[in-house]
Amino acid sequence: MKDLTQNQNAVYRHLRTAARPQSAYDILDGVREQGLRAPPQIYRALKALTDKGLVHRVESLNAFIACDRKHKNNRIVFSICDDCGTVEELAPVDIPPKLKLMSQQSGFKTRKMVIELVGKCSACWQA
Amino acid sequence: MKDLTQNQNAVYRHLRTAARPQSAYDILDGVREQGLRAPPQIYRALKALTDKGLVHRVESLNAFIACDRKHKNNRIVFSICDDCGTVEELAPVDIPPKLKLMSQQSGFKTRKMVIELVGKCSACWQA
DNA sequence: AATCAAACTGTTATTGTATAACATATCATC
DNA sequence: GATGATATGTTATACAATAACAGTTTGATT
Repeated sequence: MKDLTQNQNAVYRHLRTAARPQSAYDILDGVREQGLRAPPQIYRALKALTDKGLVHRVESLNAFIACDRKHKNNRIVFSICDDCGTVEELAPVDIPPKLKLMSQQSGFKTRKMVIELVGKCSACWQA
Repeated sequence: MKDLTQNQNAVYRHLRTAARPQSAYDILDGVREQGLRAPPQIYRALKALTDKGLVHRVESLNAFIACDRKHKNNRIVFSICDDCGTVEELAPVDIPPKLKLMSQQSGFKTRKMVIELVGKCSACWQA
């Protein structure tokens, strides 16, 4: 792809083709055939990819997903289905004004904001 | 306290007196003297406490903090300092309208929303 | 070209986080 | 007292992440 090492490429391709968020060990299993054998190789690739914004970590799941969008900002929003584990990345939103005010008053400097909506996707609550 | 088992009480008291978020194993160390010896005891107590809303899990840190507030809703907001690890719970905010619309359009039913602001607390960026 | 430092890669071993599975006990209700 | 539901304790294991070191490649500098 664009300026990635071999290992990063392998991990990125695996994530892009995966239907669901992948744990580091899921990824490891998925790229064994490309010659990656140990966790540090996966975690190093994931770090590089998340730094580039090509991959996001889903905190609630200890898992990772590929990202299509170009983020000018770091305001990531996920919806996470309790039942089936599907994660969608929604468009970034601004920090809510009330929240912005509160954090400013406490002197906090926000570098990034992560929003995770947990609930049921349409497929699951209709079933 | 209020309707808690002995183990839940021990864990809750530990969290309320802790200055920082505590990992499950931090808690285990802190309540050994009360007779708790194994991780499942801690995790079971934590599950009960989070279900009651007395404790929150900080997803970015794999750690837990006690909660004073009464939440009518499940719209938790944390600020997390990169440097010193301090976590503040800010007042709950509504789901941003743009976001609400987006998730509704995709048919997603939100049960709870977690917002984690990551950055630097006033003490740390002034230093 | 030879040298050296910096960055990248691979490997082993270990630490940290969480749960499965089973045993034992407690308590209410019939 | 038998039964079932809930709570508790214990062992062992699975899953997640990183430390520490060795070897390699790269690229700048002499």
